[in-house]
Amino acid sequence: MVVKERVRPGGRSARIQASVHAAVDALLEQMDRAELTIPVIAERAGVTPSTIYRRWGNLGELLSDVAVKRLRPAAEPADTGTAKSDLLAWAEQYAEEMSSEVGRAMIRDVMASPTENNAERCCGYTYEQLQAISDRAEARGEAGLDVEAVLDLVVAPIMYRILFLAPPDVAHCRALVERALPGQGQKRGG
Amino acid sequence: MVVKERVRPGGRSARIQASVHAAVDALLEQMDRAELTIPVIAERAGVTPSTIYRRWGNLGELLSDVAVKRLRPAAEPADTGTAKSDLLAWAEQYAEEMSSEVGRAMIRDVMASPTENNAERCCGYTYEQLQAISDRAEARGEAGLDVEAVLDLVVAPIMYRILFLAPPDVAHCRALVERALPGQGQKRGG
DNA sequence: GGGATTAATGCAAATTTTTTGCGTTAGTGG
DNA sequence: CCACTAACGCAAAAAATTTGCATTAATCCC
Repeated sequence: MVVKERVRPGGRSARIQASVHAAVDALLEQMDRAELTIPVIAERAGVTPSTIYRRWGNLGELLSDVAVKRLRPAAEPADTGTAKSDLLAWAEQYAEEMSSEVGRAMIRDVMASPTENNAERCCGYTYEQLQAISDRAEARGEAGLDVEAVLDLVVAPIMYRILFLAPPDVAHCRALVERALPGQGQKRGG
Repeated sequence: MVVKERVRPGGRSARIQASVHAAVDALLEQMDRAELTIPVIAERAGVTPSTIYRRWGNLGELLSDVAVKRLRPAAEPADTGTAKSDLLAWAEQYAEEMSSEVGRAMIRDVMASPTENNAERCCGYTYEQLQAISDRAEARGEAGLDVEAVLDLVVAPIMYRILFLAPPDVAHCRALVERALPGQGQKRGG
């Protein structure tokens, strides 16, 4: 079931993995995920179902893999001038992306697999993004971020509310950031 | 798929639902959840598989229902004297229960169903527990809790770390509570 | 490079799960 | 007590999953 660091990751395996992932991506835009099955994916990918069963085990593991791949951030966090405004911009975008139906579905998929550590990888991406904001702040001469604290104070509440309560609005994101970085970098470092 | 508030909730339906739930509870202690299937549950419950398929749709929905039922707190939060120590005791127990393998599995199950709002219900239980601590505090003459703030500052970080990072230890729970209720009710209200 | 080795795939049969049509049972309302 | 109908049981059909074996193609070693 371990897809990464396979024993024989050469050409064919990688090609099939890419083909299957692409098939899932394409099919998720055409049909409801309730009617997405492994035979359907296999046909679209030009692969035998048994190949998918042997490599991923079941649909959940496959969707988990696809989701964690899609959750990887494409770019660095936007540079808005200060650590606080960077964090605010990042948090707002993060909340919006994760609140969407596809976002929630991806989170569910990532967490669905008990064996894989996809959830940890997903959090790792977040950690890297926050670290990037912190590093950039220090390069400017600002104070860096306590990334662990930001996880607790900003990221965790956003995720919790999306999953268990209701998607946080922009005002709430702002309040979370304000609590994490009280009175810091207000328009111009006071 | 809507199990609650059915059109005809009388004797038989309730009996079958209880039987199926009991079967799932019993089987989860005997076998790994990977080998738990609807036909197995049906046989144990003395019911036809098609009945389960028609009422719950699939295994995920059924497990979600069972999990949210098991996640309902059995008792009031312990009364330890002050709101802060109550909250700390509650948070430690919550973290420990949810960190366990069965706890994590239940959370996954609850979140797995896209249609049901089991996750919201689960959070509702937490809200009630926190509200009970708050009410008791006010009855004592203490200040009550800002439950929303506690959700953000204590519950959300615990859940986030369990799901995406690593289970929080007792010290971290204490730090979260300290951040939520700074310098309040320290052994004797200063 | 070239051949031996073997992980990974394709194929098809066997198994298991899921769906579906229809008769029966048992709550529900009059 | 009777009519009505939601929910169930049963069995056949359809679909998905597993599994054994032959084939393909990376990887390793020379």
